[in-house]
Amino acid sequence: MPPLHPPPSDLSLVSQGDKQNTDHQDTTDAFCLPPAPSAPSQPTKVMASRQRVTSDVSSLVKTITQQNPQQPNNDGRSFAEPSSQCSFHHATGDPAIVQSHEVIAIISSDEEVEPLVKDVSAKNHPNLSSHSHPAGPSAPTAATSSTVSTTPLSSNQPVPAPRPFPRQVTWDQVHARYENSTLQAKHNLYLNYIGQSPSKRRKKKQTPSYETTDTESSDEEENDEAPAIVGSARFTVPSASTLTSQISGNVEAHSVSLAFPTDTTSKTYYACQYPAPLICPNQDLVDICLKLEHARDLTGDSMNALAYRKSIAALKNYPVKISKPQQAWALKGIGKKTGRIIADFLRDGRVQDIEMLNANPAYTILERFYSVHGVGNHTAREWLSKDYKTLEDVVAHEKLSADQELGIKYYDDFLKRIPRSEVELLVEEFRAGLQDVQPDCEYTVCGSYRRGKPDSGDVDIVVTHDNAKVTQTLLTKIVDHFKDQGHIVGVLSMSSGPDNSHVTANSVLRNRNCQALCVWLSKHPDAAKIHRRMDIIVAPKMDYPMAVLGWTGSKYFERSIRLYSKTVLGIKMTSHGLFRAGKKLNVESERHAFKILQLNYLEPELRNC
DNA sequence: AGGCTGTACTG
DNA sequence: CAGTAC
DNA sequence: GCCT
DNA sequence: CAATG
DNA sequence: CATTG
Repeated sequence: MPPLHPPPSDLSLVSQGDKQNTDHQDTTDAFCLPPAPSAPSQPTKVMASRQRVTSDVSSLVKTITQQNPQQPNNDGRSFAEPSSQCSFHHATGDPAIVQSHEVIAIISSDEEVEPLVKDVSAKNHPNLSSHSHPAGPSAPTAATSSTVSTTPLSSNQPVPAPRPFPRQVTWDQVHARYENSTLQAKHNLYLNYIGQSPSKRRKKKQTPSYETTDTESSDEEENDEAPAIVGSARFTVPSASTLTSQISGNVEAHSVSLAFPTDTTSKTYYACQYPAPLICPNQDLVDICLKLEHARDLTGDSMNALAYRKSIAALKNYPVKISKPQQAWALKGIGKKTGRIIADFLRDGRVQDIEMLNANPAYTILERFYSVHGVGNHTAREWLSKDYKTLEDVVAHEKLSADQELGIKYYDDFLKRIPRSEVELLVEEFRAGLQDVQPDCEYTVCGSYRRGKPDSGDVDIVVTHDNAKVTQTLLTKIVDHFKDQGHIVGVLSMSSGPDNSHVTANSVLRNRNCQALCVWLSKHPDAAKIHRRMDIIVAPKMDYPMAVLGWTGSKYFERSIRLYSKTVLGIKMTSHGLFRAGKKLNVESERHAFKILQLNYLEPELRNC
């Protein structure tokens, strides 16, 4: 099972057949294309294969995950050894930010949760726990299939329970959080206090007094009141001067005091309601989930990836360091799987899932393909299934789309992060050129730069101008200008301009803002001679606030706030505006948008969920 | 069981 | 329309 | 994968 | 969550 | 009140 032998070759497009047998073979299968369960044949048609792909993958993933559990923990453990240095904490970089972000916790939760754990590990169902943890060294080999026999104590267990949980922390331990209701109640209290209400509890009634007070009637316009406020915490944000784009001009908070909306009856919570700092106290756990999320993206299981993203959001919203598994388990968005992974990590500092990924050559290859601009998980898996190992292989045999060509041409450059200082330098070049093209423009550097990241993968600039006529043609002018200047050396994709509209009369409504995804080369002497991704967006003045909000991210923040907007308020949110019943709402500013949405304003630096 | 953001460009 | 990107 |  | 046991 | 879909 370790890696090697099974190069993906055998399970190319055609080889579907019996996944059942093969699958248990190794996880690399998960990354390969389709063991099409049903229709084998025709590798020929691209299209045909495509359709099959998605469905197959999901099923594949499913089967794999199912069988995974069946494997006893031991073996996974053993082969994980090679990559002992389990590299979870990749460089978070930028100490400045790390240290500056500090959380003033409201409660010291540790003690309260404490005792519960000990009891659990010590006594509960010794058989399971014992066999799981220390087993690693002793039970290396592949006895896996015969799980039952190996562990005498648990022998009774397997029969009725079809799938024992594979990882180190046993299901019994998971259940432990439900024992000792006293402690649990305290913990819930704590969660309540900071706004993470512990789902369960009463479902109906429970009309807290505060709910009735202000709310409801005044829901429209002003009334910045979000739901009732029960608790609050303070996040100290990285120093304003450094993180705030001078250009965009706004923002200055050093320390933001945030009130958390806390309605214990509300069924869902949305990440957009809570501050999510760049670096959080549980960054190590976040990094683990990030890796898993990425892995799910590669296999095309986007909803799965989303779940991990939700876990990340939950962790980021949690203001104190997690030292006990039940702290994590109690969070919404962290369930069985993620909870166990976290428990594993807390217990012995490593996670089997991660180490399996790291040891999996297919994963590495897939990641290489996937990181080419224009190559998504679908194409990446297809290439992998064709046994390509390197980009050279791909170039030799595949015909690429225009943006993929560029993506490969600048592959190395695009992978390099852009430090803030260089972003500012590029933006200055842009500003100067923009001035020539069109004076009196306004613009904001969005993206991760605006959210305060120490470095960015690209530069996002949203431009506007008071005159709608101007914005209509501005993008083309800008791009042409910088092409002439030699700054833009390639265009990955670009809005077709204001023309189109060959369709019906509604053309007026359409085609609001335009985008150009470009390759930018700085001519500044100080700049590294690295090609950078620069996204230029032009929006009419009316849409500007929403465009800025929409292009600032993070990606999950956008998903969250749009979902919230839709399901809670019935408002459709896009980067062109807010729409209620098809009518566009007037939005004056970013803050105004938050207000309309009845959300506490979050500085861009706190939208890093 | 059903849902998970919403839009735009490319081929 | 599927795939990719933001 | 997780929540409702 | 709603529906079911 | 727990399990199920």
